[in-house]
Amino acid sequence: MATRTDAPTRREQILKEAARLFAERGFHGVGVDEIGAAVGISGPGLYRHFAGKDAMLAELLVGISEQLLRGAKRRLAEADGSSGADVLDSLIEGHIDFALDDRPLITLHDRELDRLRDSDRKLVRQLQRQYVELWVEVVREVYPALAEPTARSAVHSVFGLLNSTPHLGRPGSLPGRAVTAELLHRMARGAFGAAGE
Amino acid sequence: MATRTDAPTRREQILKEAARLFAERGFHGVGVDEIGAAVGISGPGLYRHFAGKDAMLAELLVGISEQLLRGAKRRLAEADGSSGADVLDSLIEGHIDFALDDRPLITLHDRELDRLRDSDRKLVRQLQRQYVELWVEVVREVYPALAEPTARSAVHSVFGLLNSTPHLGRPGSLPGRAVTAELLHRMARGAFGAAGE
DNA sequence: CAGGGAGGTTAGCGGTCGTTAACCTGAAGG
DNA sequence: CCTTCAGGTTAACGACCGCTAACCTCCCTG
Repeated sequence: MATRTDAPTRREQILKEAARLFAERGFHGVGVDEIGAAVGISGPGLYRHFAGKDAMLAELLVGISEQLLRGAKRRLAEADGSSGADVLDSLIEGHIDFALDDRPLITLHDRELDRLRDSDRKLVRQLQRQYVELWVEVVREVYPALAEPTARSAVHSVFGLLNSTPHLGRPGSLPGRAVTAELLHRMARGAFGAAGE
Repeated sequence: MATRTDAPTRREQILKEAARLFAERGFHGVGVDEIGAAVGISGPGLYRHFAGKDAMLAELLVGISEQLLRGAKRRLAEADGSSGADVLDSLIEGHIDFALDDRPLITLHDRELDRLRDSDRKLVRQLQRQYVELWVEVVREVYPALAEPTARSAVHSVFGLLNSTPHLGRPGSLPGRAVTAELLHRMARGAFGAAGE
């Protein structure tokens, strides 16, 4: 898969702006006219690209969940043979990249899940669960003392830590992306270590 | 201040149910009729107790912020003379109690702030900021190597970790409140330690 | 150069929601 | 016993919102 160099399609523009607006004001707090205005067209014009407002949210949430899971699986495959600790580091790094680069999506991911149609919600939940279980396995390999429910709680808590990036102030006020990423990484490792000792 | 033993007032019932519903489906996703139904009256009946739907959210968010800050100040005063590490432990313990006992409020706290009137939002932001700064001071006392912006980021991240309780499954599926509290506490300390080393 | 589809537009419908108005009722107090 | 008032009720209004209908306008293509 080649790196994208083409201009973003209209669909992609819409999804990006919708994600930003949903994250800022909540799904029900944003009107289709606003989403349209954000990409320079009017509300009903969106229906040339999406079946409805719900469909935009569904595509966003399914997309995030798939992307996270795919990335984690890839890292797991690439790091095959490495130590468990290295694999865990790789997972943490991937999640941090996502949290820092797609902050609106991180916000949506755990906030608007209940606004989905039943089938979509089930799909997203399943993808999320797979992602969590993948982490749980790696964590338990590194910290064998952890029982499975404890490991799962620890994983959810570290997600909470890593997903705190939207609260760290506007992107400009951060001490620099690399520094922030490194801080989050150290803290995540420290949290797991304290859980598993 | 005596411990409450009286039955909850109607106002308190309403606030509690509104908090639960807002946390479940978002402020815009809940109608006044639903809130009324949750306490056994009909929608417009709520207006005998609150000026409007906004007023309920405002009272909830201001109340949480005040409660958090008041509790932290009390713990700081009570632990005067103790080591910094003990004070930090006390702060962590207080936040965990809140996160475990008032999960809907934790959810609202960082999710629906933007739905407030300007003046209310400023008030809540100010209270939140005071709470954070109080933590930052204690954290920097325990970990002097931490620069202030780094310490603030670390505090926000630990809040993310502690506030992950709503994602840990329904109250019944947790490994037990005390066990969960202890796990969260250890992880928070571990995260701060890793940030400040 | 016809024509057809992609991608817009505005007008408007139907439903929902917050809020108000008008009315009712039961219990407390003089 | 009459009044008052807290705390309800139902009806209805006005605004908003998601979505559809109907129409327009390029641009590509045979």
